[in-house]
Amino acid sequence: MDHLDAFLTLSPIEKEELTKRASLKKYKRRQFLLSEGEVCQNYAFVSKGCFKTYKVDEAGKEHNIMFAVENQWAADIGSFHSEKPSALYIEAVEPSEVLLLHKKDMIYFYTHFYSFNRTFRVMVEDNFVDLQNRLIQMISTTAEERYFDFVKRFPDLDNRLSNAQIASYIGITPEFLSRIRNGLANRP
Amino acid sequence: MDHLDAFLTLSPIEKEELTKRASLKKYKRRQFLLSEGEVCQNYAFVSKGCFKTYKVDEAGKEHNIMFAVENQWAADIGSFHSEKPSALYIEAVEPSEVLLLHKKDMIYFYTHFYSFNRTFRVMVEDNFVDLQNRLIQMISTTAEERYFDFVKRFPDLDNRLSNAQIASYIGITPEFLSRIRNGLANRP
DNA sequence: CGTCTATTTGAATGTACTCAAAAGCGGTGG
DNA sequence: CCACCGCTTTTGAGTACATTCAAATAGACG
Repeated sequence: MDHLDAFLTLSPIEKEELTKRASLKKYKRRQFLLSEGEVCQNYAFVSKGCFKTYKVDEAGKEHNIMFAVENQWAADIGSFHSEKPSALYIEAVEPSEVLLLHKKDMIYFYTHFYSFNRTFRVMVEDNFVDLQNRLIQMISTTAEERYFDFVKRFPDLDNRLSNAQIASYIGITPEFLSRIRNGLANRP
Repeated sequence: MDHLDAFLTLSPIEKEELTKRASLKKYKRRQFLLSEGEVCQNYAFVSKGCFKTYKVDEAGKEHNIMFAVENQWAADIGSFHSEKPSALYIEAVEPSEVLLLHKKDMIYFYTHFYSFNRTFRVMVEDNFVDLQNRLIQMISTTAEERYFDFVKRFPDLDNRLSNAQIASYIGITPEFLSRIRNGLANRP
């Protein structure tokens, strides 16, 4: 439970409550935390490993929307709050461990602890701003700029993820990412 | 104040309170509701006209993030909640009228009316989901698909906005939008 | 009617994609 | 220990989608 400290500042009582209610779960590589069509029932706090959230388009291609590593949250916020089926998949990229906070427990915490309320509201807002920036970046920059920005923002992920995962996140093909990495020297 | 009914379901008492606190303001075409660097202090409910929210990139180009017409809200949600300077502009595209709800009044309503709380939380979440879908669309579809989707989703806006505004929203040049509109027949 | 802005069209160019094949790399089993 | 399998990355050639810049045309408004 120590990992949560990195994210939430909790009193001993709050922490005890949280420990009682959250459930630890392990995921193998490729295992799903959420599949398209399901309603997202949990916020998952990643204590070990890495998850990717992605959408599969009509052509069957995967598009990574975000990654969640240690001390970050994974959830389909839209589906969670609206209680409508998700259009997204959340899948373990590595063997991982998460703390699952079920909706009913979230409501419990929301109503009992002000700090909890605020923490999660801020998280949604931050996510919102990130998304907005990413959209603008997608519109206004080249693949190369996006990749260099990715490396700058997530140096750890650059080593940790495959070419294909990163390419999907920045919206290009793995082949083209390979060329970018090799200095675009060998451009066709 | 009648316009608000379209969006919020309010009791007579709530409506009265809202009327007392919200301030009506008119904007000329090209006038700014918010400029880059300012902290967003208001949620603006558009009762007449249309606003565009956009970001100016390093190259000086404008990128429309969203439009807000009658019965919709305009605000930089990120800046409003974080109280940090905005990176966005919100500008009247037409002569417009809005109801301004200042942050302090929002807090008043949040604490006094449950429905208000919920309404705005849902709005942020809906905005979030829309953004997510737009990002995916931007990555996975062609300019032509995006334009046709835009027309389908906002048939009114297609007539109401200039080529350049729509092009900026779907992330292409006005010239290319013109070609799309004319059936791509006269492709270079 | 003239001026200003928005739209259309053309030609050349750039960015990124597709498809295909070759090379690299990590693990597993003989 | 190395040979082979499966997967990822690299490289090449051809192509598609969209851009830039420039010029021509069309609309809107005083």
